Amino acid sequence: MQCGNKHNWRMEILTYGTFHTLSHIKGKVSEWSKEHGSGTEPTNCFVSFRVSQGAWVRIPPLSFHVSFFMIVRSAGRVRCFWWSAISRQITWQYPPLVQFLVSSTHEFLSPTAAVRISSPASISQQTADFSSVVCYDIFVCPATLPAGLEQWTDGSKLTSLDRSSSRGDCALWRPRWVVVLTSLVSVVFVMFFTHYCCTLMHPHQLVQAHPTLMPSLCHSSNETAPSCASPADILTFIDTFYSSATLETSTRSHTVDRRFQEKVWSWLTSHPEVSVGRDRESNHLHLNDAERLAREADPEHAVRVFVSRERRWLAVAGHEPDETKVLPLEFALLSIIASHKSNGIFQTDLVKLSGQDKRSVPKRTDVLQEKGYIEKRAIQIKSVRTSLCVLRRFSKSDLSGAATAGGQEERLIDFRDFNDRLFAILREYKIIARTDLKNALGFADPWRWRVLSRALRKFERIGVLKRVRATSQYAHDMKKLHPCVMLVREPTERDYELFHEYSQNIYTDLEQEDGLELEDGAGPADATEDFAPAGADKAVGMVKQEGAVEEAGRTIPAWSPDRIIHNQIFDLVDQAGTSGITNLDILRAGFGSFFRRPLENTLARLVECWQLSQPLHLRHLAIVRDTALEKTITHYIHYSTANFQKLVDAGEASWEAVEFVPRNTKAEKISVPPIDAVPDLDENGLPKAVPTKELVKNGNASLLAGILTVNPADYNCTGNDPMPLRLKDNSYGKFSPWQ
DNA sequence: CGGTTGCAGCCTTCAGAGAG
DNA sequence: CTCTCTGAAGGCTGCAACCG
Repeated sequence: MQCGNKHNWRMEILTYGTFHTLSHIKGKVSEWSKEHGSGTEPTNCFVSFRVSQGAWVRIPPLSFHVSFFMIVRSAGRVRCFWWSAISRQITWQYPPLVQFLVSSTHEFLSPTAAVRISSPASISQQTADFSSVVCYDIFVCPATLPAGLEQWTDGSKLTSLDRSSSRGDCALWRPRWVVVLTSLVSVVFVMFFTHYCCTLMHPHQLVQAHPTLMPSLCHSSNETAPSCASPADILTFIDTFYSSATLETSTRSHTVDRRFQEKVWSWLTSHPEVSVGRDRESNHLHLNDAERLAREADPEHAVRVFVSRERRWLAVAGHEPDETKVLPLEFALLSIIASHKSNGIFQTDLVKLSGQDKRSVPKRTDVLQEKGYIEKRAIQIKSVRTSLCVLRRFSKSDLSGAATAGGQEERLIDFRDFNDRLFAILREYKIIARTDLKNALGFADPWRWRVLSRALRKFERIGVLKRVRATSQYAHDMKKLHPCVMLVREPTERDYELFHEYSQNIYTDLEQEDGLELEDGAGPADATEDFAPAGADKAVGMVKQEGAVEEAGRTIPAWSPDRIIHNQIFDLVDQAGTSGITNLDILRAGFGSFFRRPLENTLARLVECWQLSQPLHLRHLAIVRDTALEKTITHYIHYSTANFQKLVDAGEASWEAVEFVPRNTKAEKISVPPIDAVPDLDENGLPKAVPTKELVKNGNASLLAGILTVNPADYNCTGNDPMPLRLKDNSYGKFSPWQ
């Protein structure tokens, strides 16, 4: 890399080590111009940026020809971005922003070749980190001005100064050409153009850079011949692009007349990667001729515009062709998705258009999303829960485009938007009546209400919110409880993922509650009441500390047929910690109300004499029952011994309160180990006193002896099972299936 | 020969519509 | 309200082709 040529722009002087304000750089440029005189052309140049502590970035001369650079300092972090049209490399430290910048170059097709960043709001939507970025609006670089150009896109007339600058004068930093608004502290936005910039882009570079035309070109609506477009299609693309650009920027408009269309056509056809007809055989055609041929020829031989494979990859995937990054079938899907631009495409339609196997398409779109090429958003249209796939470059926050395009906005729910609104409401109210929530979301109709109900239940299972019943703030005297939704905690990304993905655990029992939810107030809490005739118990167990809120949602019982019930009970009690757990809570959390009597019976046996229920060395697995008073109603609270010990240590409980007291003469005869009994253990932690008389051969038996004693009828030995080998002396030796 | 990829069959789940 | 049917999505699995 050469440098040091006296004609070079010593940009590095400007930027080494520190960041400069625009006025500072202007001053430096002015000094340089005085020293060297304007009009001198740099032969080599490079720029070094110090982008962060100890990191230098050097831009090779070639890729610097038409580039823009910017340094953004935001939230204490500094990043550098640059984009080079000639090397067609987008290099970034922060992909979304650069992607955004490139897709925001709406005016690349304009003769004035302005690069524009539309609004700070768009930036913050794209990059959360850059929410404080307020840099905008325009930097303009005069092209080798097209002949006949009389005015700029904003309607102002060209001046002689404009014309002279376009011939190479360094008018770059005039306010006319560079308008950069910087906020005072949060950002320094600096753009550098070399003198080469003043010669601006060759038309083909403009076309390359165009965010809309290339995908449009790459995917015409002609399904029989994808990746090509008719001349009429091209004109449609141009019209569409400029009409949408006008909508977005009401302050400026651009006249797309025939002359302009012809100009774009000439740019296109001179682009080396655009082929009109096969092998560029018709690139020489004027727009009029191409249109005439397209009209006259039969459909199979009509003039069509193709782009190269490389160009398609760049437009669609954003990088050079690389089938290790995007597999061929994935690229086919990506191409279709890209052709639908910001509207996106429903996955169901994607299956039809691609012709690929319906079971393979979801997997591929998932992969594409993982790789960052597309955005896949869960939506519900009519009865179908599916996904909307949008090329990442075109993704935006609202679905209005897709909804309108589909003409089914009344039957489309975007779950991301829905979740945002739902949690915004819950954050505001913390607890809200289900009917109010329904109205706030505008989900009054049965279909949406059903969707909302399911979503609430899903989120409840995830643990983000809770369905409860609460008294109204306007009815202090009336104790009527209303079904409500309460925010438990802020949802995380993982929670949203769980919400979107299918999960057996989450969906279990959802169907049991379907239908019940649709009638307000007929929730599962009412069902619980049916099984809990002892109203006293229910009140104790369900009232929360707020006093006015009851649990209304249903907890999935943790019962598993593969686990011993006593172990499950202990786990539930132990998990309750030092707060303890009541009969009813164990029932709800573990088994379901149908198991009430058996559970209470089992619990009573476990705790009646907890000092005996476990042998001394396993006493940490015992359950202690304490008695509590709620108003005038007594109820049991259970703790694991370890947790109860913590309470004792904290002076909040005493062992004497739970000590076993014999109530009858029979019980008096049992020898109960005292509370502070210490087990007599050997070095392995096993009790020294082994009750030998219950064991086979007094506890000194082989595995085989044990098996033979049990003699399981359904145990079949396989070749992989260890086998005891009977030795000659009738003892047993090492096992081996093959010996 | 093992890993990767694409495809197809079979299955379950979800959600809505419609009949009884 | 319940049941059945339908369409869509997607998980699991096995098979075949391809490649290094």
